[in-house]
Amino acid sequence: MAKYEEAIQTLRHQGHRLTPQRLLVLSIVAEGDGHMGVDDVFQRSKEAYPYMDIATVYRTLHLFKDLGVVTEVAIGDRLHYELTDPSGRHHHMVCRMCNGAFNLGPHYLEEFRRTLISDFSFEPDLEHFTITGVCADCQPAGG
Amino acid sequence: MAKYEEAIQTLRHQGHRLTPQRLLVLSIVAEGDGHMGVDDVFQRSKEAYPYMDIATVYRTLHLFKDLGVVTEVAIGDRLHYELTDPSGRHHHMVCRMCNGAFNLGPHYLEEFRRTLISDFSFEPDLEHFTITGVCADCQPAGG
DNA sequence: TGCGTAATTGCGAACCTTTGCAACAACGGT
DNA sequence: ACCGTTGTTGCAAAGGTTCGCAATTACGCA
Repeated sequence: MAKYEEAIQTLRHQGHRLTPQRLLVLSIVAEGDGHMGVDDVFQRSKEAYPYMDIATVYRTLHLFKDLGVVTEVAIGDRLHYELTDPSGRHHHMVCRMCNGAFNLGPHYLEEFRRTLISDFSFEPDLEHFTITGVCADCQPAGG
Repeated sequence: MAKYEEAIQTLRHQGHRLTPQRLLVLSIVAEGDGHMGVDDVFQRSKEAYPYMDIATVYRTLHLFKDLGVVTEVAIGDRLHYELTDPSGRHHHMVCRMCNGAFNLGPHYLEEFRRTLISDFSFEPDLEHFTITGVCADCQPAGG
């Protein structure tokens, strides 16, 4: 699995250690079906390694997020994680009614990004970017 | 203070009670200098009313947020609150290095909003919208 | 391959936020 | 002005998340 290997290289190159716990969390997120909650990752980790600690899961996910190998998505009021896809970056739209998460292609935000940089010299983290709103299915009828 | 009075009307009209605690929290947020953290609000509340409970502060701020009278801004990993300004809505850019918060005029997102609606029928909550990134001062030198 | 160094883990404790529940109080009707 | 209803509060306890620290372990180097 290419993304998985790439993520490992990223860890190495930045001087972080490849511990079994990190590899485990990484593989769980990589094989997970989309956006996984912290506790999902923790429960699955414990199946493979019963001594896994929830603090380690938090620290590992935060590290991965800072390195950019996973992407953090706020769903409801909990954070979820998915493996970052370097070839097909996308953003998220999360419906506040049904908590459904939809993907949004990267080009939708490119122009916005350029504007922020030129007007404010503000470099936005658009990788970690989620838009809350109401999806088509949950909108009140009458339109 | 107009916004303060408006907020009280909103509470009334939606059938919520005007308790001293709510009025206190509202006035603190209204007079606060920008984005206030939960604990800021709590500490100031206790000065006026020593029995104030932190749970009440949380519940009150959440209520106000749902009613739209305050706006929630994520700064660092904590939520902050400010009185919603109905005449001059703005968004936020928060620097992940220095945690500085900058305002962004509403027109920057109007086009983006229209695109999401027409392409996906997704109605974004752009009122509660924060962009994380790195501000001009915190960007690595070399440009 | 074995050693030393420094990052990382696991544990406990602390912190932040939410929730359940009995007592209280705001509001509408009288 | 008083009463009853029902939303709200304060407290305490339960999550969820982070932090400090000693023990452990990955990694670079001999």
